[in-house]
Amino acid sequence: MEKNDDFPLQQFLPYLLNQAAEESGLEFQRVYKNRYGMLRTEWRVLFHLGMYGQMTAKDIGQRSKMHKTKISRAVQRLADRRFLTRDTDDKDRRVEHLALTTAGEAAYRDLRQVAEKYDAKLSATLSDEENRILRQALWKLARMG
Amino acid sequence: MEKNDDFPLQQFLPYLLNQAAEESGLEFQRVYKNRYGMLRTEWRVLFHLGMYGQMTAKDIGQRSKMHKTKISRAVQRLADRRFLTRDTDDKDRRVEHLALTTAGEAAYRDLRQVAEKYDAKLSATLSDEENRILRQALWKLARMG
DNA sequence: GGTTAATGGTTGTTTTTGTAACCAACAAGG
DNA sequence: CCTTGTTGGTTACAAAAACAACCATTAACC
Repeated sequence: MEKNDDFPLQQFLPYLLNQAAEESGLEFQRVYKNRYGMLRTEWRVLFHLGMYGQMTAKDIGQRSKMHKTKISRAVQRLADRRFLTRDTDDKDRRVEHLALTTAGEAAYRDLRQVAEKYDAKLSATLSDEENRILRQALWKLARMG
Repeated sequence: MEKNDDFPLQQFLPYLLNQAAEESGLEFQRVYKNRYGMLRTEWRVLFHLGMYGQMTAKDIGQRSKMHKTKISRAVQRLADRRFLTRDTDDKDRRVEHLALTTAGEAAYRDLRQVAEKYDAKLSATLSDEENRILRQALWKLARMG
């Protein structure tokens, strides 16, 4: 531990982003995990359905950019625990319409509230300018692909 | 897909951060994976040793906040492929001093260069202000724990 | 010195993820 | 209709991460 020929790993965006994402995700994770036994993919699916109402797995995929296998498995687990129902489309029997159950709605409202509070808490550690620019920059990076 | 009672998932920081991190990590990942068969944990260890010279696994853990089992396994794999050497401390035989081999140094320099270029590329999609504020805000978030 | 605790690191086992192959339903063209 | 190609979604298997228990060594304290 001596040389440090000064590559700023701390400034390398993918690294920094990962650290920030990991750190900032932890507290929220504890909630959806401990309170509902959910995985990251699962709260995301839950939120999509909670926000947009009935959707198909494909719709969720397009909005979230999650891979379809992740969605498939998240949907399965959520259905097993009765957080959502799957309803085969009449015209196209490949398609399933997903919708939250009452329990699913309740979990969504609860977690959404937690998310809002938590987001506010994170935002509070930053200035208004930082908040604005940060989100804007992240948004650009997120859809850089 | 109808209601959208307006929770801004797209603005929820942990979500946004994850998407940006995932997206921005992909291209660099392809390089260290295809070129050296490395995992995320492995390039990180490699970079720490490349930047700071000889370190112990514990040192790396403190700097990177990676869990010790991840480091242990990354070190093993890097040692297997002769990217680093492990040298037991004389005074405390629990401790191992890790250092890059010539091949490790070469891989480090190569990947570091890729990282720099890639970072520049990412930065180029953002304004100066965005770059500055983004990194500053991420840094704050990363060490919020 | 001997016992107990702490430390640096490793290993085993279980969860999650990634990748690709797969299936059933539908669509298009002849 | 029949063949070929797509599409929505699932499954099987390999790769990776998480968690906890574990070893060996050193430190602390009586």
